[in-house]
Amino acid sequence: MAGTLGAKRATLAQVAELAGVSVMTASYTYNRPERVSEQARGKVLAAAAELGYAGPHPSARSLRRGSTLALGVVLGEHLTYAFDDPAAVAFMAGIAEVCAERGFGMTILPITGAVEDADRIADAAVDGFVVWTTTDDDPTLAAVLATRRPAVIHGGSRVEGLVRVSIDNRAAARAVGDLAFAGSRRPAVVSQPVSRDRAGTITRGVDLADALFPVTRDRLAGYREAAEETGTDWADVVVAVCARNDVAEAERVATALLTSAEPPDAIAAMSDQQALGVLRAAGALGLTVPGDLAVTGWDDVPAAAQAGLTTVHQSLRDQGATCARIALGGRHRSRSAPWSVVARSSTRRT
Amino acid sequence: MAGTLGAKRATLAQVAELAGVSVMTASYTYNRPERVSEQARGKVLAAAAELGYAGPHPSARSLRRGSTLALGVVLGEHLTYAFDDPAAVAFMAGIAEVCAERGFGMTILPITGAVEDADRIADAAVDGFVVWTTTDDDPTLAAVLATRRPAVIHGGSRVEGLVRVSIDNRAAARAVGDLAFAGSRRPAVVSQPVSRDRAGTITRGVDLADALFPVTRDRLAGYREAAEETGTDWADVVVAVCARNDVAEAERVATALLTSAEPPDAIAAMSDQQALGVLRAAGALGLTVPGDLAVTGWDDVPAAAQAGLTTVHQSLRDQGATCARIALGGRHRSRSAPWSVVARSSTRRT
DNA sequence: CTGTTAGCGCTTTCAT
DNA sequence: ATGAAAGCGCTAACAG
Repeated sequence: MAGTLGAKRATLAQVAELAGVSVMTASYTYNRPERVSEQARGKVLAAAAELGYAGPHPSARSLRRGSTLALGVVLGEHLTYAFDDPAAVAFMAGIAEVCAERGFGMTILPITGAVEDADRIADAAVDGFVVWTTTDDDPTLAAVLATRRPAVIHGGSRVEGLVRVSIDNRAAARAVGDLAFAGSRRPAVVSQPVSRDRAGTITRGVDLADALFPVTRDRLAGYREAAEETGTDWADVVVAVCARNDVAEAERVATALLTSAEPPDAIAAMSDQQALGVLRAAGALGLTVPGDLAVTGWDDVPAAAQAGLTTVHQSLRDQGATCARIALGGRHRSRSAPWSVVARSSTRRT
Repeated sequence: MAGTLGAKRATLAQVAELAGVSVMTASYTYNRPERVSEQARGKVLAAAAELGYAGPHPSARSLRRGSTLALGVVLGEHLTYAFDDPAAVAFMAGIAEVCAERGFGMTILPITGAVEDADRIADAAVDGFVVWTTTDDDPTLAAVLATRRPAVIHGGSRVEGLVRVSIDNRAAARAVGDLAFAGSRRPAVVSQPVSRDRAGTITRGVDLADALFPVTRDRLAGYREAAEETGTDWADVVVAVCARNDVAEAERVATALLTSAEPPDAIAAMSDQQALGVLRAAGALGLTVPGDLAVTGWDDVPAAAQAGLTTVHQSLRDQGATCARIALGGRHRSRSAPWSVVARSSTRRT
């Protein structure tokens, strides 16, 4: 329960008293054992054992020390997302790697969408933050910024004062879009949310200026270029916006698209999860891939290779590690991360 | 970097001074806004803005408050394991769910195997701990216990003073082993580590008393019963111990087993990851499943269903949630979690 | 090697 | 509605 840390712990002063030494000797016993005589050390440890002293109080210590030895991780989405989404998991693993290497803990902060989220960020005992993709106007960003602690944002927004680590989403979308839409006459996009409220819609020629989610915006811009390259007007390209990044929703949306009056013959998705949902929908409808439908994903998670999915490869793990290193290490430059397109069997040969 | 939190932050006292109010008024402005006049509030906020005051210092606050609003998670393994292993991920997701619900952060502590691990556990600013499977003698357990904070251990060890959440591993192993070994004449086991150093060995009739890892020990005991049920002497059952819980190593080990002079016709593994490796090995050798080889896994991760793997189903997610609830909520009873055997196509019909 | 002094930054009394 | 005092538990900085 919440109060346990402060409950009836013995204090260093009590230990010192019982041991018959000064508080500092007791403190040294824990922090600088070499500066304490064998004898004093023994007395302190004995006293500690007798009182059930659990060691220096962590909060008191970090107050004194001025650092917490923990890195905060903020997911724009609900907390469990971190573990449910494979791309997020890879990103987290990269952060974890760096934290482990430096002896830092990694504190995942609970984001629920409620107003208190900001308070929790402010109150988190961490030395810096890594923030995972959000909208430009995410309240979370303001909260992180307000802490004035070093912070790195992944992917999304360009925020004054926050270092940013990301791939060039527009260029990558353009590149994978070229494959997705090659020889297509009716290209479509299955998109991640464009803004906080505009989910679950199917429209044509989405206005890019409307897209609050920068990652989505950049990718749409790339897909647009790719579509126009094939001679299709962006105003004719159907964009289906999913609320969540999961297989099931994408499958539903894709089924709707593919059974409509003018079914697309190519779908560029924004995640492998979504693309897998599209493939499933196509399979259920008896469509051949890439014959009837070309499909592309994003991230190159392990399942993408198994499914023969053409996709954008990026190492979210490396990006996570980079974010953590910057947040902990005080570098100050934003970095553009590497990416590549992996052509597999879900797209038409060009 | 480590020192940033304590760097040159403005303090509440400075803000109060600049605002021309007492420190308490400034404090109330942040914690009990309703007790402060509109005017005072305005002055404080203005002063804060001018000084770039980032809000109350988290460590100072939790020192005062006596709680940190964070739950510590200790993985007996290397930190990144938490994100690399699907079973661990499910477990973590359950913890995350409960933390989010209560507004707690979740701090994953870096375990590297070095001696400092214990210090980091002691020094972690968390109100309680959840520990993920280890050996009985894991130094990590002693460190957690020494903090005297509420702690829950998952799966493995029975430790005096730590609440334990687990399924009945012996019973479950017995049940799935019955399926694995049905009609088998040469049953074998692909095992997780038996003890800290005994990895990568292939032996017959492992002495259960040797097994320091309680989860492994219990499962071996169950498999033993199942093997003996079919009339096979435990001393004849080959047990291959893998160092790591991954597909690749299991595949290697299984290949060795299956190409030996007396290849097994049934393999009970200790995780789905391992079982998938075994299936891969069988496939590569042109063996039919379950005709030539019956295989069972453990955990029932999503990939198990896809592979038609007979396995033990348990909800690691629920178990994670239960652990977190106990660690945060002060319940005191160990709990036996539910499990079931899911019969699929990788075992012979009985 | 050991001890004294002086806070780290904040908030809980208990006044006013 | 506001404030003064006291101290949460610990350790850096200096003596001795």
